[in-house]
Amino acid sequence: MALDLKIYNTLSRKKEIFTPIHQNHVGMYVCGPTVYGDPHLGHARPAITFDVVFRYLQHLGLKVRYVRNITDAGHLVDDADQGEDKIAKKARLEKLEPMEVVQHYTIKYHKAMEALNCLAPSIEPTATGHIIEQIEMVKKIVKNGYAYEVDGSVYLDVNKYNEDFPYGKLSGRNLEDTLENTRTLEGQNEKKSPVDFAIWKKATPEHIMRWPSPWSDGFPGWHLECSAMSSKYLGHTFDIHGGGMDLVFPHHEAEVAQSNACNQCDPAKYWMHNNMITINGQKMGKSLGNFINLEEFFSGQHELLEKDYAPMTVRFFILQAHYRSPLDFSNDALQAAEKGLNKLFKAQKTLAELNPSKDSSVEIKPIQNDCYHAINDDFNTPILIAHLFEIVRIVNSTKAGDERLSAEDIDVLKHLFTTFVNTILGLKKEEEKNNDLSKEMMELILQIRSQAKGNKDWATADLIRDELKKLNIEVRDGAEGSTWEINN
RNA sequence: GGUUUCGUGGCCGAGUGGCUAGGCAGUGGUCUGCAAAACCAUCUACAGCGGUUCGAAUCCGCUCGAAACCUCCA
Repeated sequence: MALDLKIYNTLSRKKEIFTPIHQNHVGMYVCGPTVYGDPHLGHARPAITFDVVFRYLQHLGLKVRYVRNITDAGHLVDDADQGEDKIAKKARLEKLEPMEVVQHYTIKYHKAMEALNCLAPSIEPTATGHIIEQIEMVKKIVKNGYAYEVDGSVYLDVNKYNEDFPYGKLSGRNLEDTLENTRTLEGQNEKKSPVDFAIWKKATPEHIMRWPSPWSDGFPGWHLECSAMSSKYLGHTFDIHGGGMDLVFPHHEAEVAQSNACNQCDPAKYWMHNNMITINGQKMGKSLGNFINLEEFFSGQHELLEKDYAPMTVRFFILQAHYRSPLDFSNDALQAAEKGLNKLFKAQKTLAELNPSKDSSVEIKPIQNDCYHAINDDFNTPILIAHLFEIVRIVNSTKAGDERLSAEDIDVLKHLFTTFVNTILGLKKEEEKNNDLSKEMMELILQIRSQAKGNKDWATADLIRDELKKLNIEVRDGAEGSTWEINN
């Protein structure tokens, strides 16, 4: 099956034509959140990026199995010398009832994703639900001779592995450089080499989350869950592996090593990595303490936020940048996105009410091709959006009488809008809250105003308009009477 | 220090050898009782210095600046 879709593959550092391994089927694995904190803007980016990938592949008629994990084990490491801040307290609470914390933040994550209109993945496996699979994988890697046990912990022997497989091919490192630049950390003297990484770790007495294994009561290594779960649900080699750029090394590099050490093949054919969201030019992240929760965005309750931003504004803001470019947060940018999105939605409404002409004064076909060309070029959503604004201009010009559109072309544009804006980009207009009664009341008010206008009673007409404006209801006088709209 | 990436107009953000990206903001106009919206027109650019080329924001080199990774992180 020949697709026109090109995807930038981190493995080759090039755009490649996308060809599914199995005809008409696509397996996609994306690294999900570690559920020990509120979902923030940084989580929104990969979720939205790969949501668009998921949506577009489905639009192309492919059957996609989209797996996104929930990491609920492996992050309970002690940090020495922590102060009595909220985060430290929260960490202590996690230790008391880890699954309670997991449940709490998993629900919050799901709620935020739903608000952002991200489709649920096909499968959402958890690390704790796949301990057996992970132990089996460790066994196999040990049996294949690429791992060794020291005092109940099992480490992947990177030097041994590197004799048979190139270690570092995903992140573009070679082993010598990595060796030179790996910092020596406390508690790593068990390892043969600093580049080795744990695939099973013996639990210290205070470590609550632990499982029995042939080596010790312990827990799986940080990188193993993704390898175990992706191969279980998608096979030894699947089509697309996604995640944030910060995961390329060591996380994804380790996954490549684990898969090869276990199954003698790479886990994925195409590796896609989204760039980071920055705040004042710096990565937005938990460790830096400069992140803004999604809930805070939606409510406007954060010192850095000038106002609240609707989930769709956040989504559009993210889609206006290419997923491989860094994106800097600012109120100005968010507000620009908000206005732009509004314009897009307004045009969609205008399009639905357009009066067709006998023929069209503009050609529609090229725009349709441009839209597909943009999304096919490594999911270039900013270019796609630029083309959609070209349609906005045509629609508004037609409404203003400067262009003409045939009924047929109007239908094409309607379909184009629905396909790209709603289905592929996943942008949906917030439900209008007003009910039939308030609609009828509005009609009545506008009727009275229209009468006042007929009598040239501008004072009354303006009073009605100004007072409604205070209620965030905007009245616009057009050639064919007045329209109204609720602004949020 | 090593690896990688990047520096675009007032702001955000595409493009990557010759052709207007787009959004937001600004200015002038059309429309309107006045507005708003919309439309038309229009102003601010490719970090700096060299080189390659008929031609460079785009390729190469250097300088300056920034970021990510190298340690859990989307």
